[in-house]
Amino acid sequence: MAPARGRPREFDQASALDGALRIFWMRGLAATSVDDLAAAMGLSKPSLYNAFGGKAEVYRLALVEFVARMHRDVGSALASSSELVVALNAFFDRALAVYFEASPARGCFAMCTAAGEAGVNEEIREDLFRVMQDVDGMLAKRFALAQDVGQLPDDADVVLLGRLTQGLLHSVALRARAGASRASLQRFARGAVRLLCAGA
Amino acid sequence: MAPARGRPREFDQASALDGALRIFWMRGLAATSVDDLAAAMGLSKPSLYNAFGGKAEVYRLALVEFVARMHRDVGSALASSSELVVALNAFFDRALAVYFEASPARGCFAMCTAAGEAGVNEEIREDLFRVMQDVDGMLAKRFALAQDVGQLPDDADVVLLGRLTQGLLHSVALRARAGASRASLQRFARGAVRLLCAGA
DNA sequence: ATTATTATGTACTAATTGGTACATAATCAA
DNA sequence: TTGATTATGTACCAATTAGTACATAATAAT
Repeated sequence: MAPARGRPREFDQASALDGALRIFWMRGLAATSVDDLAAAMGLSKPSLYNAFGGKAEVYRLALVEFVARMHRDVGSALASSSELVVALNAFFDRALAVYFEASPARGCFAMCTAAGEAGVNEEIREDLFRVMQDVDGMLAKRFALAQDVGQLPDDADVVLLGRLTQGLLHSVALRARAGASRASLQRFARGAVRLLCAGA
Repeated sequence: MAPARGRPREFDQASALDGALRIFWMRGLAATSVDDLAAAMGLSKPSLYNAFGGKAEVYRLALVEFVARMHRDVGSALASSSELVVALNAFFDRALAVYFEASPARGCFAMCTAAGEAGVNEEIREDLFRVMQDVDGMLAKRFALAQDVGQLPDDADVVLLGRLTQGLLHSVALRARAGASRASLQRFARGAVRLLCAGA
């Protein structure tokens, strides 16, 4: 590692980012002041600027953190069963658990807060685009695997199925933040997964 | 009508709301200052407060305006053909035209900006929820119509199909704002519609 | 020990923010 | 004409905002 020159940092990077994620997830980037952000991260404003550069930079790091966490969680759910339907149901169960972690439900951090910022912040727009590509790829791979094992017709369009599945995830994320009940969204996901796995 | 007491308003309500919608669509509620909003609406700040109450109230009115406009547009697209596939394709074509109206593409005003605000503004959250219910209903009705005409199996779940179709719309809206190309989203929609109309 | 380097805390600033007081203007009702 | 009512524009305010200067503290290298 780096030998750590100068005075060492007194705050914990991980928990600071976690605090940033928490406040940004609720309020979004624009509605969060630097003062509130620093407080939520447990550090002073000068430390924030020194260590991260500014509010927008912290936001993007929080997004990276969220995506990494999500990728780990739902990725392992996708691999939790060789049966496509079971794996997809686990995938959505895991996502729902995250979306309903707090009250009121916050939905998906990326889709519900970054989409708004994407209107004025090009970097966040590109971040968001890459996240979607990543998820599309992950899901297409899972569908391709199912196809290899004969759980899907050979002429099924696994890329399209992947995109549609992420579409379902987008919808669940938005509906959760809009106040839909967790039960109704689980039913929605279950029904949709059934259709996706049946449809060629 | 009301006989119009007192000094008449000098601004046009419709064009003022249109200006508000334009700036909110790009920047969202939190990132738009009252000064910028008033300028975009073509009226002074005191007039804004007098006529509308405040920034959040204007935002909610802009949302109502957007939804009404959208409902008219995509609603007529849904009724444009007795053939389900054709009607749904027209539905998404119309939505895409709106999402890509400006550059960079703004996606759906409701989904891309109101979802973020829904984290802190309960009224907007409820507005958003009602919008989704409305669209779910509109689409379920269209699927039920197709079912009546024998274009869908009798045991097809038209409510689920409606929700899934709105889910597809959510995804297209978010992806447009994230920078996906219009062509790729049209292909996505076409492929998904094909699956939706085939799947029982 | 001294120095270079990096982090922290206090305290500040200049700019922007949301919101309003007040004088004035334009209409309707009498 | 007079008065009630509603809209407008100027100008302002108090509070919040983003961002930083500066003194100090804690480490590593010398």
